[in-house]
Amino acid sequence: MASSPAERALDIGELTTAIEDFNTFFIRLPSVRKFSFSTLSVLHTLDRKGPLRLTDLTETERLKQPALTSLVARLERDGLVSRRRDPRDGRAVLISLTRAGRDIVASRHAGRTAQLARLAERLDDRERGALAGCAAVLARLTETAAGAAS
Amino acid sequence: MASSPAERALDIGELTTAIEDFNTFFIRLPSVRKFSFSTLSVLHTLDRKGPLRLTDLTETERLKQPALTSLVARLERDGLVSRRRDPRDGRAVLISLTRAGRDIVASRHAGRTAQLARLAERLDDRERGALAGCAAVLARLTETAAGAAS
DNA sequence: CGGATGTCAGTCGGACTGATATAA
DNA sequence: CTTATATCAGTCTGACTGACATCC
Repeated sequence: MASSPAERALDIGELTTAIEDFNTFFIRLPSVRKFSFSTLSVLHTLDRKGPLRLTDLTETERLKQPALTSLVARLERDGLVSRRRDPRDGRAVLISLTRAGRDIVASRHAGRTAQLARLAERLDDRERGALAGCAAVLARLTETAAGAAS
Repeated sequence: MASSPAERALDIGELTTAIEDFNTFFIRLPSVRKFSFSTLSVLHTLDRKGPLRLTDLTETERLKQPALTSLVARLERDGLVSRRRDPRDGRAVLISLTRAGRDIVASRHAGRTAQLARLAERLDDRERGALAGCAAVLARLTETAAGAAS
């Protein structure tokens, strides 16, 4: 059982450090155009969670309503999102990604994937096996976190 | 072989997505004091890589020299870093974390660890085993990335 | 002198607080 | 009327470019 996934004890502090350090290069992909952290985060959120209202974004992003109003206005001006009134609530606005907005998220995803693929080439089979398990368990953690938040 | 770590094929795109989504909650820990992304990144870098010069920081951070001059000045004013001339090079300045600076990094690390520990409680043994393997392999990837950068 | 390191000056985007219009 | 949603107005932090002082 030398390759059992339980061969190492789970040290959460060590895992936290590993992810923190991993993120120092994973996050900082050179953007082709110069988008701010806030901008990219909003685009990512819209890509994953579909059309959202401004108030929905104030919960996931760390920005207040006025900042989102102006950020979304800039994104709309640049053709990355579209806005329409919520048919169910005349006060609210539904914001969605346009094709161009989705392309930016997809392109950054592709960049990260390429970067990871290049790095993964240097791992041995056993390490690649462990990495394959990571995706599923990280997704489970994310799911759990989302459930706990509500 | 149901618990073999190689039971799933390694899908890099899926892994990238998993990490991207995981980071949406992992990164955005509520800061006690309101530190910017740049500030926290500089503190983290100094914590990991010891005393550095401003030019070293321009390579790891995504800021230009003048922005770092003023950021470091603010950090020094707030007692989070200290500056001294490089004895080997009269032009350069060596920046190190103070005790208070290290405490902030440690406290955020502790917060993330607590958050992950709480989430990991809800996993089953098999998932926790996979998670234990993640730390080592992510650390290997980081190491590989650092080597490739030079 | 030429190249590297850091700082100063001036400008500007982008986030905050507080106040306001409109719809539920 | 009160609450929720979004926006407007004004202020201020913090990053950029360009110029500059200092040391190798």
